[in-house]
Order: sequence, then structure tokens, then C-alpha cells
Amino acid sequence: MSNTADPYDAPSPRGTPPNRARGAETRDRLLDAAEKLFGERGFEGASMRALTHAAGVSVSAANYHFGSKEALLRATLLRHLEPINRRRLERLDAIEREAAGQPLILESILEAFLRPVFDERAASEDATSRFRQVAARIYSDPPEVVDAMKRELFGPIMIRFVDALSKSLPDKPRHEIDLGFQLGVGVMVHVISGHLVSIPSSKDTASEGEVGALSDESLLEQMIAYMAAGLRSKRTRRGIRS
Amino acid sequence: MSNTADPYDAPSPRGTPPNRARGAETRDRLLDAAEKLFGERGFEGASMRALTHAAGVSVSAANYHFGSKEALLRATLLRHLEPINRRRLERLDAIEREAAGQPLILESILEAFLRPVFDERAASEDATSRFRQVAARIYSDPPEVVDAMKRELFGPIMIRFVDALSKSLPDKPRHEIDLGFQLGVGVMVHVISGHLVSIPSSKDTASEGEVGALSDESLLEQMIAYMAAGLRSKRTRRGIRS
DNA sequence: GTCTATAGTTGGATAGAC
DNA sequence: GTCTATCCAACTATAGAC
Repeated sequence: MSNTADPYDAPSPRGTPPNRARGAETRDRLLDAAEKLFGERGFEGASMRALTHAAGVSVSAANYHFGSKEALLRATLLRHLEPINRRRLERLDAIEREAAGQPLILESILEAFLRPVFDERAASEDATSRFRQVAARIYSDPPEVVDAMKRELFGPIMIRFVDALSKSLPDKPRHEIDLGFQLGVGVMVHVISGHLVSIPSSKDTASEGEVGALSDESLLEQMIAYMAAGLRSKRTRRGIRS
Repeated sequence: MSNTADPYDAPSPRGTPPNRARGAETRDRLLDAAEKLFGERGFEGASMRALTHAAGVSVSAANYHFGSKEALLRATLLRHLEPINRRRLERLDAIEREAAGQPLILESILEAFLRPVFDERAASEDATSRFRQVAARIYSDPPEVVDAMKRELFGPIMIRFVDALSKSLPDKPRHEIDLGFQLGVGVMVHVISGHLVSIPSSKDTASEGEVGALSDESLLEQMIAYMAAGLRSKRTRRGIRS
């Protein structure tokens, strides 16, 4: 009796009366909520109850539309990753066409890889980087759930981009390009996961130009420069040994 | 009735009879199991039941020794991160002492930051990189659990290393060093999380020198070269705009 | 297509015997 | 200090009324 009031933890974002989901809008409301909560707390951390409560939808409705929690995550990830990857390939195709046989500039390949991630905007919400966080979850959510997707979505992309990088840096052995590309993926994942923080200086406390307050465009520029330099680097081979 | 036999999913690693934990060894057995399972499946993904079953210990014993699941994760992370960070600072102190006022070589600062992570070996187990994975979990497990630790453990380290990098690259504005350092952390996290894969080539299928089969030492060398080049890079400021 | 109600597990944590 | 037994809240998923 007196069944629990449900405070879960995602307070329904707008003053949603208990029932509201209308028609096929339910799917989108659920995907929006899933994007937010999966992004913030991961697959296991976000319960169907919290998800559906945040969307103002019943658990059963969710299972009707998606079939399972796993399928919901999959749909959430695909909604963003699929168009991002499509645009990555479009961009790469375009610059290869423009180059007309000339070797590509490293930076423009990297931009083709990165910019679509930063251009992608959530369809509905204002919060800036929800979709980036959930996209990054493919690197921290349970392998059983995301591994197949990772191969399916990133396999072709990786081969395509590593091939392009390889042409751009013909002197570098393939396996070093492989590694360099993947270290760049690490850079990207870290950024879109929201792990950038401001580091206080030990001497001077006027922390102007903080990392936190960095425009997307400026961040993108610096990531590209960083990754390009990393890819071009030759290992020093000495002076490293401790 | 006929209560379920318990197949959880972490089959007890050795032929452990139901009860075996003796004395204070229990703590270590638990920490070893937690290291493995938290590393593989994250905080929410690894249940106390699976954890304790893998350790051949009762759930109550675990709660007696650690008090809660959260405290167990904390202890697991601290066991590795604390000595790693200690050795990072020792190394940095040492090279600063040797340099005696001379500007430090960028690569040696980065090595001081990275090498302790790769040197750290699990106390008991043979599997190579268990402890690295669990250490990386501080970047994917729930913020409520790990955020305080992150600040406590990495705050001082970051300040110390960014200061050193800043001295090594006196022309670079502080906030670019901040960012460059953190992009390097992203590289490191990605590597120790075990996300490196081999990328098949589109043309030539003889995938020799694969990324997967890379010695720690060679990987470390290439990471240092990559991060150093990234830190030294200047943003190109043009030719980037699409 | 959406709801209420509930089935059927599994979760973390504890009480109390030994 | 470690066990058995158990509590109860939370979970995913489904059945069946509307």
C-alpha cells in the first residue's frame, strides 16, 4: 500500500503530466531521454525506469517500440553515428576528388574525420554535447552490447581513413599509421566524453583562456594540429630510455 | 525451492571449494577479483555477487572488509593509482634534479608520466594488463563514485606536470599546454583501456607488424613521440576551414 | 499503441549464529 | 572474522485490459 512515490533521479524535464506520449513521437522522446541518460551514466547505469520516466513514457511503451534495453541503446547510438559516418565519408570523397591525384593534406583528412562529430546537433535539445557523450559510450559500455556495432560502424571507416592517411604519408609504415590513427581516436573520445577540465596553475591564479571555455571551432583546430603532428612524428629512438 | 545453481559468469578461476578465504588474505583475493571484473565490466556491470564468487569469498565478508561496493572500487583503484602517481612524481623530481636548471626535454617529462603506468604489474596474476584497465575505469565509471578520487589523485599530478611542460615549452601559452596535456591523457586512457585493434588494409592483406602485437616498450616509445609532437604543434590557422 | 499490474530475477546490504 | 540466511528495493520484461 501507499506505494512509493518515485523520485528516481531524472526529474521529468518539463512539467509532464503522467501520460503524454502521443503516437510515434514516443520513439523520439525515448531516444532523446536515452541519449541523455545513457550518455551520462552508461548502459548499466541508466535503468529503463529512469529512461522512460524522463521521457514521460511507460516502460511497456518503450519495450513495445524497441523490444529491449539493448535495442534501445543500439538505436540511440545509431541515430547519431550513422549520419556522422556518412558525412565523414562524403567529406573524404570530396577532398579526394578536389585533390585529383595530388597527395592529400593530412589536416584535411583529419578534419573530415573530426568535423562531422562536432557539427552534429541534437535534434530537439539545447544542451550542446549530449550526442557526443552518448557516441563516446561505444568505448565504455559493455562489449556484448557495443562490440558488434563498433565493428559494423567503424570498421569500414577506419580502413578508408587509414588508407587515405597512408597515401598522405607514404614514407610511414602502415602499422605506424594504424597506431597513430587510433591514438587520434583516443584523443577524440576523451574530448567528446567531456573529460576536459581546467587545470589551475601553481604560480599564477589568473586562469584566463581556460580549457573549459573553448569554442568548438578552436578546440577542433587544436585537435587537428595535435593529431597531425602526432601522425607525422618519428619516434626518437634514443634519449627515451630512463 | 530447488534454488538456482549459481553460474553467474565469472567461473571461479581455480578449483576453489565453496569456502576458502583465510584471514587477511581475503582482502587481497577480493581486490584481485575486483580489479579483474571492475576492469572488464565497470562498476555497475560487476555485481558484488560475481565479484565475491570469483574471489571465493562470501558477500558478507566483502562487506565486512570494505563496507560497500563503492568503497571496494575505491580501494581497488587506489591500490594501483597511488603507487603509479608516487613514481610519476619521483621520476619527475629526478629528471629535474639532473637537469639542474636546464630546460627539460619534453620526451622525458612525458616518459615520467607514462612509464609508471606500463611498469606497474599486478601483484598476483599473470594476465598482463588487468590493472591498466581498471585504472582507466576512472574515466568511465559513474562520476558519483570516481570524481572525488579523480580530483584528489590527479589534481596535484596534473598541476605538477603541466608546470614542467610549461617550462619545457616556454613559448606556448599556458592554456594550450593544458589542452595538449589533456589530449595526451586521452591517448593514454584509450591505450590502457585496451581499445587498440588491428586494422586490415584494403589493398594488401599481409598485415605484418600489427598493432595488437606491439611490445609495451615500443608502444610507449611511439606514444611519447606522438604526444611530444602534438604538444609542440602550432595550430595551422589556415587551410583547415572546410 | 498505450496503459496497469505483475511475473520472475537479481541487486546491495545486514542480522545473527558460530 | 567468517559464514548462512534473509530482507527488501530495484531491475527487465511480459501479459492482458483498454
